[in-house]
Amino acid sequence: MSDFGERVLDVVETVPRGRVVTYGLIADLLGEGGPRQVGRVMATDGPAVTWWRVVRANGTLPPHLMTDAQLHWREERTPVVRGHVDLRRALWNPRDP
DNA sequence: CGTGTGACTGGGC
DNA sequence: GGCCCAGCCACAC
Repeated sequence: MSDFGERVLDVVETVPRGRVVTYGLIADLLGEGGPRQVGRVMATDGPAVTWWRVVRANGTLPPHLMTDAQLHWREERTPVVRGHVDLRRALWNPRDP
């Protein structure tokens, strides 16, 4: 696993229950790579972490993940509107807390 | 070394 | 909301 990959997973681990971050936000926070590199990390190592707390800029995930993700979102009381995460309420900025 | 690909994004219509 | 497109960059052929 690359150092970049470990830093991505570290950020994911800091996201609280019921909140989410976007691919682009993680890339900005790390100041390296980009959304696609973050996506590549999630594709290979996502299953090892709370992957459903990382979503696209519009609150969705690729189709094959939506079903499982929605179960987790419901269990965590993550703000969801019409099947996708309501980013205006659920987005968590790691710099804020 | 060129090309295609993908858990992406922002802009334009 | 949708579709298209350029930009993105590591990786596999």
